[in-house]
Amino acid sequence: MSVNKAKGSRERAEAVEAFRACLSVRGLRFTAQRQHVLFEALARGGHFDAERLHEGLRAAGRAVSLATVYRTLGLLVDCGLIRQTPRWDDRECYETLRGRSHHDHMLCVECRRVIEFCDDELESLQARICRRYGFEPIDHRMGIRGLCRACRAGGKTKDSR
Amino acid sequence: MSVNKAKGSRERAEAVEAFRACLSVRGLRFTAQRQHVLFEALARGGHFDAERLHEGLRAAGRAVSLATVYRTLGLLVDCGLIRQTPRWDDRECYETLRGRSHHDHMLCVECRRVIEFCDDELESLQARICRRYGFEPIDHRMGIRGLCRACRAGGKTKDSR
DNA sequence: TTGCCTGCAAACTCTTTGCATTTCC
DNA sequence: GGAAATGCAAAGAGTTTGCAGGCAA
Repeated sequence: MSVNKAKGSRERAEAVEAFRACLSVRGLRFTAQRQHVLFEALARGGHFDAERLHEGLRAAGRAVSLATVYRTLGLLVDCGLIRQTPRWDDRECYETLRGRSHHDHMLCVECRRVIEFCDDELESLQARICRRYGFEPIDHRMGIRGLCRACRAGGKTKDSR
Repeated sequence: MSVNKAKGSRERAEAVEAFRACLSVRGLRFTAQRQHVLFEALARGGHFDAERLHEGLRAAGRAVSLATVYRTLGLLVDCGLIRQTPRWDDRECYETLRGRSHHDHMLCVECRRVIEFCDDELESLQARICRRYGFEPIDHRMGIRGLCRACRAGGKTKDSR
């Protein structure tokens, strides 16, 4: 736990630095609220949406208004610290990047869990497909919906939803 | 034009048949409004959203309320006549299927045009990735954002948005 | 002090729903 | 005749925005 904490601290420090730099270039300020949103996003690490992050902040006693959460998420995306993930549902979802390489997602329709995966072949295949169409890729999103291992084992005869 | 029209007629007839059958199995009715929505969806062929389809119907003098459009789109998805495409923006998008095999999308961030592509390697790669994770795929969505050939040629020094 | 930031609430967009009425079988 | 479908309008979700006051630089 203390090791993770130490690791988290360094990560946070780096993220703060990047965020602060990105903001300052634009003449924007690094405020307490923006830091709270950043930290909460990092703490979640994986995937989250605005509402969930907002609740997390509130629970941690670092309440930030929902409006500011939205505004800050936009800034974090612009600064490349988080990115939007594919939308399966009706809300915008985000994930932290913190230096992780590109990856894609599998969504279990049963337990709603998101499994991340990374595949080099997929990356090179994308490049090949784009070349074929004269298309210059900026980014891509691959999302696979289905049943995860646990849910397949748990509910064999499942056909609901 | 007359050839396309004839071809369109047969396609429509088949789609009507499929829709009618699917509805009847559920004890639902094939109404004029539902037919209008179906035809308008087929006429658009490619990608559309509820609002656009609604406008098209209105322009064609076959006005159907937006609520009914939404309700009918749900039915068409259930019946497998259309499907949702990846959401890049903030609204649900659909496309007709009419027997076309699975395919994926490239979205030009400049002209907002959608290019469809189909790649067998991608399909088999998905299967392989899923097997690796014990994941049972239902469907997938691959979306590539970038610049299409035309926009690359048109605005070489483009860096906006 | 200056002007960016925040919180609040209201506005906005897209989608769904309740209800009275109409339509189909 | 009775269930199902429609249109309307209102409600809902998620997200954005205007504004008055607050706060960092």
